[in-house]
Amino acid sequence: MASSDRRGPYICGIDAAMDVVSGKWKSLILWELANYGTRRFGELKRGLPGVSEKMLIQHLREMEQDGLLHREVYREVPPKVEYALTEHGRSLNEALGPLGEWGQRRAERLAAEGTPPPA
Amino acid sequence: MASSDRRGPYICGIDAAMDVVSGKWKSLILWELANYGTRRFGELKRGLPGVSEKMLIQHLREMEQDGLLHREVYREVPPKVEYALTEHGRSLNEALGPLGEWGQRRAERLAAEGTPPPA
DNA sequence: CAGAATCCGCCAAGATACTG
DNA sequence: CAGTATCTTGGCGGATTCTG
Repeated sequence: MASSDRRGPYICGIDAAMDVVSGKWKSLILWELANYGTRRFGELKRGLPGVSEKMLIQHLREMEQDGLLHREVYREVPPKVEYALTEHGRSLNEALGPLGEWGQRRAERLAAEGTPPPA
Repeated sequence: MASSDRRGPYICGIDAAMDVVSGKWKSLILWELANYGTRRFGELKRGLPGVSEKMLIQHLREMEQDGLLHREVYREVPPKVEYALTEHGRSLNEALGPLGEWGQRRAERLAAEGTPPPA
């Protein structure tokens, strides 16, 4: 278990939701699955440049336990596992929509105001 | 500087926003200021049970730098500082609305399904 | 291909004490 | 009252190696 052992008493709805999306790659996983519908482990890894296999599987497991995504295992010779959002995952992604737009505007604002990424 | 030195290249809008709200108490500070309009340091501290002064001031400073809130200092005999959301802060709070509702439903669901907070 | 297991660095966050 | 300064630590996340 990593950060998933909170499920604590929540002050308000926000941190109940944050408890589920906090984690460096979770929102990106959500975004990836929402766009592509279904993705394999390797596809996700390639789609998230810089993620380690450990963090990817860890986040995937936590999100599965949280009922956000479904994990389908195909018992074939080359192992194959597919991940897809559940209804809960899709609803979370929709709830994240306005926040994404806000962040988008913010990013554009930062770029315009002369705070370009140093590298 | 703590977590504020990212402002990196963002993959999508979500993590641009997450970069600003991530931090154990930020969403709660936002919620507190949105509800009360204006709050003093001590009021915020009392409103956020368990927060340390260090983390509170640290988060407040970062949110101020991010243009989310305004800090008004009154040079009086007992020092007095008031915090209030800026237009950006309010818009962020609005963008957080749907996520808050989602988390609210999730919390109710958890409570109903028999995952009551242990403590 | 899709993980599991292990070791480790680093930084967010906690605790404590001091100050204008 | 509203911070600041310093020390410490828990655990998130990275890198590497091994397996079904």
